[in-house]
Amino acid sequence: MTPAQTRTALRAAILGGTYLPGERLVEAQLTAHFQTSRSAVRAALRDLAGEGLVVAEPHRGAHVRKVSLAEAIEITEVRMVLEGLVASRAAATVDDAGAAELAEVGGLMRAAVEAGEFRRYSDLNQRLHALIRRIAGHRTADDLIGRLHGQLVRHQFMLSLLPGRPAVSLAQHEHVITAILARDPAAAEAAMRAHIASVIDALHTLDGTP
Amino acid sequence: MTPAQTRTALRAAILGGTYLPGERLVEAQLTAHFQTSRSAVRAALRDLAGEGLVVAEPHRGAHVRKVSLAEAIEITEVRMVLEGLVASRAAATVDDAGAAELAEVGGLMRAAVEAGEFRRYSDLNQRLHALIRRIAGHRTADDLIGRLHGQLVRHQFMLSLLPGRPAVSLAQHEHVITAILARDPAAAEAAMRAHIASVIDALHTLDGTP
DNA sequence: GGGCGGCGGATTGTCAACAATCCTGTCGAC
DNA sequence: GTCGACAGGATTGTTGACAATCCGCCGCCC
Repeated sequence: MTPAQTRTALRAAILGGTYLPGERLVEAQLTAHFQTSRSAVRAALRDLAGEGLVVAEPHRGAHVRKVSLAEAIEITEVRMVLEGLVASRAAATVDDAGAAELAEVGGLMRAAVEAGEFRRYSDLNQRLHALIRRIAGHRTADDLIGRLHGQLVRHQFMLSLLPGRPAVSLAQHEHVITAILARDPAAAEAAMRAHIASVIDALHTLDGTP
Repeated sequence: MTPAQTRTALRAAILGGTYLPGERLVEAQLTAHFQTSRSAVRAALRDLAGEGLVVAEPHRGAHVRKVSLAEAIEITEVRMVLEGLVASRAAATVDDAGAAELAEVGGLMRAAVEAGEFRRYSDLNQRLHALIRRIAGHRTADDLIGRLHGQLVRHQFMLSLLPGRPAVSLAQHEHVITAILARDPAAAEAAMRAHIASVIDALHTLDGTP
């Protein structure tokens, strides 16, 4: 297994929950688990530390980063402005094919909510955000959003369990889609920010001081 | 020299212009230059690749990342929304001591422009942005801004040479300061975004298609 | 009984030699 | 003269052994 594959596999393992936040990542264990070399493991750990998925302290080893609620809120705030930027750019550059796909995803989301298929709605949610990022073609923002998203997998999971979220977020998503279809960058950014702001509000309610 | 020191030194060398964009970074050379071990150099290169300062291709070595104008614009767009977020948070959380320091820096900037001390103005510019980030206390945004800033040192340098910039940016900076002192987050964000948007405009004028 | 010092295992950090890969320049064939 | 194969050197990637560090545990002293 090459170092790049090791990094990918380790990242997938962390994101997939094989290694839980706070869990120690011992080089020897990982070497055995992934059937690779220790140097590859060390390189992978170093890379993932740069991505914020792992924290490594000298002579004390690495462990899966534990993101506090306050950090999760910070990260989501940053995601809010980044996705706002991306939505704005998408509205400015969307072509007819992209517009058609946006409309399609919007319809599917509404259908999923009305049918009560929350899991499907969650998948469509990811597809929508990915589609908007693809339309925007903003590599720099895209990379950062992906990186931040990875740091949040744990909290993302908690959020999706909050009851009633799909209903409120559907309307917000439709606002975003409408604004992009209208080629209105300012409205698209505002709608996307409002959407993610409501996620931040939901995060605050998980706090001791809502 | 420890690996952490090596990383710091290599980063400083790249940011300081010792190694120019596109220049190859040969492990053996760096090892000799920094009087350290090859493993430390390799670790440093890997870290800086994660920061976006270096690009490393397997079996083909590492070189200083060359940021195209289009990428510089993307990066600055992201910086615009991030600094906007930070300015907003600063306006929401600034205390009296921070307000006093903001006012002081604002006064110094005006004085520097009126005296034609552009180098001093540039230093104060950095100090102002750093101060705002300190007041906001937003670690996530702060780290990303720092990282993006590093990728732009070359272009930043070009921009500072554009004639007439200090005069126009002074007014924008004062708007930002005024909004933060007024504890008006929305106004602070808008002012900061307007400021950096004008930098983006300046970047566009460097393009073949202004 | 509590705190201090040090021992031992586990783990990470370092190093040097070796292997694999890539690039360059040269030679030969057509 | 140009194209392709091929060797040589330079450079990166990998490995295994060794050194340094940290942590928990035990015994000792007060």
